[in-house]
Amino acid sequence: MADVARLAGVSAMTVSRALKGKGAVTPQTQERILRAVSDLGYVLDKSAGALSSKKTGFVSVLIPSLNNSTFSETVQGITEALDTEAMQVLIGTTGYSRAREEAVIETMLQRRPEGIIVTGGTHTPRGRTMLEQAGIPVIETWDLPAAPIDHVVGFSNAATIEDLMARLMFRGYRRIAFIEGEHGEDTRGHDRRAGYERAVEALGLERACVIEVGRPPITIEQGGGAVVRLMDTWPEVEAVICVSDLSAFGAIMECHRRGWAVPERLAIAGFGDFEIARHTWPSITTVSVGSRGLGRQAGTLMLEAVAAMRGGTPLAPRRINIPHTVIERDSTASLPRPAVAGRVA
Amino acid sequence: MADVARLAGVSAMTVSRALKGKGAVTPQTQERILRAVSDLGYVLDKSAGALSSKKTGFVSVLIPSLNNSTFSETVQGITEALDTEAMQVLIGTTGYSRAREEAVIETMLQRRPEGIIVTGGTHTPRGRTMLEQAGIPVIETWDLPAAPIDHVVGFSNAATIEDLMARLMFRGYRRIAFIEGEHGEDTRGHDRRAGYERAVEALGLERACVIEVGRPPITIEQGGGAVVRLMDTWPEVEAVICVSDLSAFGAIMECHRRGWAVPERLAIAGFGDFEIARHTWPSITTVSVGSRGLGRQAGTLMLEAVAAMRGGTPLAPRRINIPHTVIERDSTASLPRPAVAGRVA
DNA sequence: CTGTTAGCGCTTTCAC
DNA sequence: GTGAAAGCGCTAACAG
Repeated sequence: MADVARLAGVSAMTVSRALKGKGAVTPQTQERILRAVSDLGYVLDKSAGALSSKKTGFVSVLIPSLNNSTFSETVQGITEALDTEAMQVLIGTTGYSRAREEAVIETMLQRRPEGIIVTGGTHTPRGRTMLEQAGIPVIETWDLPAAPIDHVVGFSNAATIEDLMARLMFRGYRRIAFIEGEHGEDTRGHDRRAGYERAVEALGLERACVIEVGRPPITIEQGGGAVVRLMDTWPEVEAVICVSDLSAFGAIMECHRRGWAVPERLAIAGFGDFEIARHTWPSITTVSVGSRGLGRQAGTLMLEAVAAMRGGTPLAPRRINIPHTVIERDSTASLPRPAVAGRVA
Repeated sequence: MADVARLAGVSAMTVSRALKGKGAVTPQTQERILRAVSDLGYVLDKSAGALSSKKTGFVSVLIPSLNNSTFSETVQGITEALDTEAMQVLIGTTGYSRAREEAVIETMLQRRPEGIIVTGGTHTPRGRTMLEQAGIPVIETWDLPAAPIDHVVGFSNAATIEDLMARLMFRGYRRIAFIEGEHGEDTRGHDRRAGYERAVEALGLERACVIEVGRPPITIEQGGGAVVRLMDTWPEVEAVICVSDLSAFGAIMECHRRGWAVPERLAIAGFGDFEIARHTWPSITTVSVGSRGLGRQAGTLMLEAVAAMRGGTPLAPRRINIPHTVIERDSTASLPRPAVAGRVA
């Protein structure tokens, strides 16, 4: 920067001001400086600037995985919101593991983000402490924790499945199963299952039929395997809810392969409203939480919180409840059919 | 850090050394310092460290989009490789636009990454210049540019489609179409089309039938729409290659909906070997470039290049050609069938 | 509108 | 093994 200043015949400070835009510099000086910059191929060092101004200009976002279109849609929503203020997003992935999350939180904090957005409301004690003491706005998403760290932009995973169950009942299904992953680490999956079990009870259904596959993320393939096990174990089942659209998709493809008509022989629903769900044949009934919009809201809130923080007054904790929508599609259509007993092959 | 030093009764320098591990400090001192650190809830500021050591400890990765499982797999591969040296990855998305790419390159460079990995080998002139003059290792991936900036870890998009065409011919298909996006900005899509056209000529096929949909990224839905247009325009077509597995998937689902048997009425192939391709019914023939492995190789190379750079000697430009594999699945199975003319509905 | 001075939090370098 | 001094590249704060 000193070089640029020399070439333009001004002080470094003026160069700094010119580069920030804001028009705090004479147009001619500005122009002279910009020419010097491009002649020298100079690129501003923002991290040095951050050190002195204490504004790093970025926010960290922690998600379980990149290979899951819902989370990347949330990230995209966040990015869209933050782009408007030239705030950058630093993505970290936790692989659905709380321990990994703790490690990633630490690494992130070492780079001094101005805010941090995490997925879910359950963390290791140390992870939670680090977040609390970081002195920056924290947003927990994709969940509605009872005791949030700071802000929340989320929804109740249990409630989404309860509503989905109610719709399935309404469509005439009574024997409804649930396919999920181990829920040691994945609280969101666990909550969905809790919602399922509550619904079974509340709606007076016969019994809860749960097929557990491996550790999250549950793959397409596991969805296919699970549906086979399901039909083996409880052949009388009429419908099944999968923890995510991906596993629902796998289940449907496996049904095609085996000649089990969907939804006639087995109705299948998913979760998340992935792009794929809309286009699969038959199209997949699912629950939408508007991942992208959720991200955008989180991003907007973060912008506000960061601005407040820079102004010296932290924003009071906010709790934004994102509404969910059950999207009924062909995979759970209620069809004219014989009595339940007759349908069991 | 000064606080920690005071509490532990040492100098800041010793704290710095203790925190770096390397055992350059007496075990007792080390322990005292670590306790002070945790008592104070102190978190090291790496960006300050970076300023003074000139090692920022991260690498930028530019990809067209997060919502595309192949690119995120590449990112995952890169991350896996870099994790071994505690190097972080900063992801930037360019939205398949060269202008966006230029902007993202600039923002990234302002944070002083120690290396940068970009997708594709075509950039704006200014973008290219910035990359050349950044003084850090650059890796171009997913392509095999004739005049690379620095290192390359890629493959020929044209060659992949040529090989796929050859396999389709071998399976008995002669009237083969191609579904792609506008290729104003997306050179990789363009190269694949070029490969298609070369193959049409080389294999002595009747004519090139190309359906163009909108701007990349091509969605599942567009794949469905395109296949309908295709059948309208050239009903005699026997097989079609889609620019990506996603559009191939959309095409297949649309065929199911319309009762067009795949592959009997129309064989369909994709590109990229997405997870979905393996599990769709019928499973989708595709070309694999091992996105994850490609990422891992790029990451490993970057590690080497960064180490060389830190050592003062830039690594001589390397060119790694990733082999591709045509994976033949059910969507292009060669089936006993009547003569070509008879198959056209 | 522009310049000067000081210092952000750490690590390099050189002594001890 | 540990410490002191200097400085990384920039911007805040104040002065002019």
